[in-house]
Amino acid sequence: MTLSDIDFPTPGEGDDCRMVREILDLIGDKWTLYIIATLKDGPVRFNELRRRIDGISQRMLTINLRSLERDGLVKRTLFPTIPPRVDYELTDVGRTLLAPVMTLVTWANSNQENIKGARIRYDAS
Amino acid sequence: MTLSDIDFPTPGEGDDCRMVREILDLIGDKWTLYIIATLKDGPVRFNELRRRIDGISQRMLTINLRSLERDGLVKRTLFPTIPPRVDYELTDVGRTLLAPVMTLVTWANSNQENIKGARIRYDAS
DNA sequence: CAGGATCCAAAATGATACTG
DNA sequence: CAGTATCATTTTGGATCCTG
Repeated sequence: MTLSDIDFPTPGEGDDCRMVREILDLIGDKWTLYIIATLKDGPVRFNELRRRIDGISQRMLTINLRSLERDGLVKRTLFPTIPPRVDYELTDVGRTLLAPVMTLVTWANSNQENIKGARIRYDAS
Repeated sequence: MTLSDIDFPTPGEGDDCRMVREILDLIGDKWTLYIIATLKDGPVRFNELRRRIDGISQRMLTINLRSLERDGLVKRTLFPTIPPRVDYELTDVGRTLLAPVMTLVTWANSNQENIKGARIRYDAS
């Protein structure tokens, strides 16, 4: 399979064509990848997620979790105790996203020196 | 290879750890993926790119091409004629990004109905 | 504990006009 | 043709305070 086989939809051509872009946006934001990575081994509670994802605000964690839940990638489980407890975990669909994301992360890891060098050369001229 | 093998760097831990995030940001913006996809078959001129990528503004095309050039993923070739002609094409490194991107796009394509349904169900409640 | 609500700063994008 | 410059708008993220 070559890249020529891919039908890259162009933006602004209707809902169907926007979907791929939307899904890529999903993982393109600042925190989603970290959330998915943090959930890879099983359920994690809200504040535990907050602690493990360094630098994320309560607000952004909530917003991103809601978005992932809406897209069916994360499942939210509320235990109506006092104080309340909420577990977040990847759904089966959410788990299938791990592999594609991994290939990108792997590429990023193996090309970072490359890119760092290119930037230095570019900035020098 | 499982996702557990991946070392997801956390943000705010220094330059090295930011790199993967930066590289993912690279393709996470609104247009870069379309630019890369449009360049997959060879050199394309500036205004031809603009025509092929529906909805992109001249400004954003320029900015994103500069960024890709700085990162060594795209090569810019100026022909000093009048009027000037500028060709853009993927570098060898840029071309290696096609495969990882493809796996994500493939995932997005095969899960869009899934996600669309999840959204409808979520919004209904 | 797990958030919702509000306000504000910053970043990304868009629109428009101009130029070698 | 291939940009640059400027301004306006939209989107995104962070800080802070409040609550069942």
